[in-house]
Amino acid sequence: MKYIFLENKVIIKNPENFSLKDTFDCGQCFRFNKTAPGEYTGIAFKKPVTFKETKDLIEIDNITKEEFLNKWIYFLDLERDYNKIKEKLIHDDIIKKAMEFGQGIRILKQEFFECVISFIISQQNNIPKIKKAVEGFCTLFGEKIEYNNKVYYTFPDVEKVKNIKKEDLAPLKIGYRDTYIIDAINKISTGEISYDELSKMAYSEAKAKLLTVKGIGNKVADCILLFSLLKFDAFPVDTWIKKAMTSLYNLKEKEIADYSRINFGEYSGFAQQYIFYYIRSGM
DNA sequence: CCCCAGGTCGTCA
DNA sequence: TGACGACATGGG
Repeated sequence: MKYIFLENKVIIKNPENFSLKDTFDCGQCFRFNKTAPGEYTGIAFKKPVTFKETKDLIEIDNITKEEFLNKWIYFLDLERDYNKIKEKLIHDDIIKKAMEFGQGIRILKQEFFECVISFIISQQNNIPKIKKAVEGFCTLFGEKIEYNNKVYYTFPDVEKVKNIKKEDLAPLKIGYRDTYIIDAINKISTGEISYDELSKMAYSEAKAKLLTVKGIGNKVADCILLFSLLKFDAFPVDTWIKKAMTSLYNLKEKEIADYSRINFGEYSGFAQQYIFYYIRSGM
């Protein structure tokens, strides 16, 4: 892929294995939304950004060359060779079809604190409500930013919310998850859980650490490990993946973890996201 | 009033 | 370890 840098704008020429729809609609992130045909808008790194896709290019608006090279290129996982991943993952027709369906998925490297809070909220919840609650969290505690005559709110730093109480979360209507979020904020703000530490650990060690947070269980931990720490041996198993693996692969629930580890190995996270997106589409 | 949603916790065997 | 109900909230 080739990058062209303009005034507050970046153009990606001939994007390969990268499409806006697949990447932003595959369910991995909650703050990027379709705003027009071929256009998605969202916030990361405290900046609202608009992506526009046409035949042979993707344009990113409100972004400098430095921001792109220092942050967004990693956020979008643009430097990874997805052709190689897809070659490694083809051992059956199911994953093959799933990869064709979601050919433009890139696994986003999401900001750690945001990822933790978002996926704690996501448990036993549905996607519209998750998005609403995450936006509400930002509206309550983030910074207001205007962009294209619209108002956006950043995802707050942990410092900004380290003293909040669960009553402060009441407007979000997230029920029992409030105490989970408070515990996560406490452990992250004190440094007991830190991105830098986790990123140096192997998958299982980092997972054990994340599981010490109340409200982070097996599945949420795997989502954080995959979508923020890029630990690709993670294979988050939720209701959709259970549905896919039992119906498409004829597995019992208990067999899913072993199956992914043995068959998808270090590419499990990619496989999971292709399968998740595929089964959710109705196929 | 039922069931479900990108699950997790506490409890009991 | 493993099964199982409870847990907030809102929508179908």
